[in-house]
Amino acid sequence: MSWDFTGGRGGAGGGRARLPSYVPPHLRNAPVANPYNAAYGYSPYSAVYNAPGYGQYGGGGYVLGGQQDFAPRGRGRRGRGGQRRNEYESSSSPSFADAIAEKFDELEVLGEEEAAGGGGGGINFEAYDDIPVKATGSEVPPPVERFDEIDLGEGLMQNIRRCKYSKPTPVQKHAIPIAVAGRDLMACAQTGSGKTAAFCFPIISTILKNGLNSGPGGTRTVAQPSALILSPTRELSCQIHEEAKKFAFKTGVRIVVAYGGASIQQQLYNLEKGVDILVATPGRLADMIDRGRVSLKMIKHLALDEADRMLDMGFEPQIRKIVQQMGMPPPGQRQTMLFSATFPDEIQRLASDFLKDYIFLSVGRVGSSTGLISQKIELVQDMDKRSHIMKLLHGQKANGKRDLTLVFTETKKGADALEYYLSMSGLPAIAIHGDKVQMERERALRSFKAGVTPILVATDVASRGLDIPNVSHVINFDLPKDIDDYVHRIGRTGRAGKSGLATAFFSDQNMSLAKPLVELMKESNQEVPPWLNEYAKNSSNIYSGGGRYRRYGGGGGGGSRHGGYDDYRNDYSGGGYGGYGGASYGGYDSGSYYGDNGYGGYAAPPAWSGLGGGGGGGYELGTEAVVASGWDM
DNA sequence: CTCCGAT
Repeated sequence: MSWDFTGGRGGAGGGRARLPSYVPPHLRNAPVANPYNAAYGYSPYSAVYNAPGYGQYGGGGYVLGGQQDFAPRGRGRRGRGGQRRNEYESSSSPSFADAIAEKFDELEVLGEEEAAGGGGGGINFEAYDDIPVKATGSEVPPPVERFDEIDLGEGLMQNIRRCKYSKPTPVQKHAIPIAVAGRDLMACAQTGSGKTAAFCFPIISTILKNGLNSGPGGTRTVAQPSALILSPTRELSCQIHEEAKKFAFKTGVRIVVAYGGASIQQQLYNLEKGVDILVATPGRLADMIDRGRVSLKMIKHLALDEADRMLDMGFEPQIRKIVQQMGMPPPGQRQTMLFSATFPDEIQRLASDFLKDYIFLSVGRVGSSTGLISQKIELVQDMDKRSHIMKLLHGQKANGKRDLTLVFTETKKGADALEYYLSMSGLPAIAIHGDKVQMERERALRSFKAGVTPILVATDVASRGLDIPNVSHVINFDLPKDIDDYVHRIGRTGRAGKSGLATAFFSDQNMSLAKPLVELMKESNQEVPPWLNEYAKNSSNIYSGGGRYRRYGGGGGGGSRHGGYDDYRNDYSGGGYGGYGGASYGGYDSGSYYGDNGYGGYAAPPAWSGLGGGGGGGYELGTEAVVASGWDM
C-alpha cells in the first residue's frame, strides 16, 4: 500500500509512520505545514554505511576505446538476456494523436539541428568512433550498433525513423540494452550526446509492452504515472517533455510535464487526462503529491537527469523524500536510471541508495579527443571585466545572427547588472535567472535562441542540460567555484559536432579553481597559459578547499581520472575513505585485480586508478590514452 | 550573502 492520502495517520502505512500525512489545502497555513524542510532530517551517509555488501558485483564490465569491436567472450557469455518478445499493440486515442501530430510537425521543423537525438542531419558521426566507453557492474548487457537490434516496438521504431535517428549515439548503444533489460543504471554522459533518448526509448518501449495506463478513471482521479523523470530546472523539464513527446508520437503513451512558475491548474488538468510518463521538477511534484493529485505507487521507472545536481547539497533532501518517502516502490521493484555529465564519488555514494545492482556507464563526449571546444583563460580582475567583455563582444559583432554568445555570471544580481550594462552599450543582451518569473525566463530563452538577442547573460540556471543550437561562444564572466560547473557551462557550446569557444575571466577570486582547471585543460589538450600553471602549482596546497564535492586523490596527478568519472565501487585510490571502504564493500570485488589488498587507506598508484574496469571479469579494449582522454571534456 | 527548486 502506498501513501495514504485520505485515511488517518499511522495505520495504513504499516511501518511508514514517518510519512507526512496529507494536509488538505485549506489547512495548510497551520504551523504544521512544510513537512519538507524539517522533521525528516537526514544524515546522508548513514544509509550508505548500512548498505549490504556488494557481493553481486564484479562479474562483468568492459571498457571500450577506439573501435567498436566487442570482446567476443563478453558477448558469448552473456547472450541477450532480458529481451522480451512479447507482442503488443500500440493503442492510441485519435484526439490525442491528432493533438500531438500538430506538435510533432512543429517540432520536426524546429528539431532539424537537434544534437540530442544523434542521427539527425549535420551530426558528425565520425567523431563518435573514438569515444571511450566504459561499463562496470555485474552481467552488463552488450551494446548494440543499430536501433533495430532491440525490439523496441513498432510505434517507437517509426518515431525513431521520423526523428531521422539513423544510428544510435554511443550512450544510446550502451544504455538502451541495459535499460531494456530492466537494469538500474548510473550513466555519465553529457547532454547533447543523446541522453534523453537513451532513457526515454526503454521507458516508452516497456510501457507499450506492459500496457498503457487506463485513462481517467472515476470522477476524482489520482494520477498514477508508471514513469517519473526528474530534472533540476523548469526549462530542462520542458525540453525533456518536448523531446519525449516526439518519441511517443501516436503510440498512445501519455507524457505530462509539471513544473513551478506556471499554472498548476492546467498541469493538473493534463494529468487528469491520464499520464504514463511524468516529467517534473521536484518542488512542483511534491506539491502535487501533497495535494493528493499524484501518486507514485505505480512507478516502474525513475530517471534523474543531471543527477549530480539533483543530489547536491541543496536538492538532495527533496529528492530523497520524493524517492524514498512518498510512496514510490523501493529499488528492485522499480527501475532507476541516473544520468549526468559529471559524477563525483560523493554523489555516486549518495545515489547508490536509490539503485540496486546497477551498471555504471561512462561515455565520452562527442569530439572529446578532437577538442571541439577550445578553452581560453584570461587573467582579468573583477574591476576590468566589463571593459574586457566589451572588447570581446565588439570583436565578434560582425558575426551572423545565428552565432550566439552565452555569458555566465555568479549571481542573479550580477546577471541583471551585466545585461543592463551591455544593453546600454548598444549590445543586444538579455538575462535569465531564477529571480525572473517563468514567462520572462522563457521569453529570454526564446529571444536568445532566435537570435533576436544573441547575447544571453545567465546564472547557472542555464548551465546544465539545455540544448541551444548555435552557441558558438561561452564566456565565464565569473568563473564558478566548482570545476564540474565549469564543465557543464562550457558544454553549452561545441554541440552537434560544431566547434565552440569558451573564454573565462580568471581573477584573484578564482585561485582555488586554478589546479582543477589546469588538470581539465591538459586532459582536453588545451594550451594552458603559463601564469595559470604557476597559480596551479602554488595553490595546490593552500587552496585545497573549494568545490562542493571535490574529488579526492588530488595528489595523484589524476591523469585518467578527471572529466570522466569512474565507478566509485572500483575506486580504491581514495585514501580519504579508509574507514568507510573496508566494511561496506564486503565481498564486492572477489576476484578483482586488486583482490587481496585491504582497501582501508590503500592507495593505488595513480596509473591504476580509473582503469581496471569492473572488478573480476572486467576487460578493456583500446589504449590507455583514449580511456584517459577526458570524458565530457 | 550562489544557484536552483512550491505556494
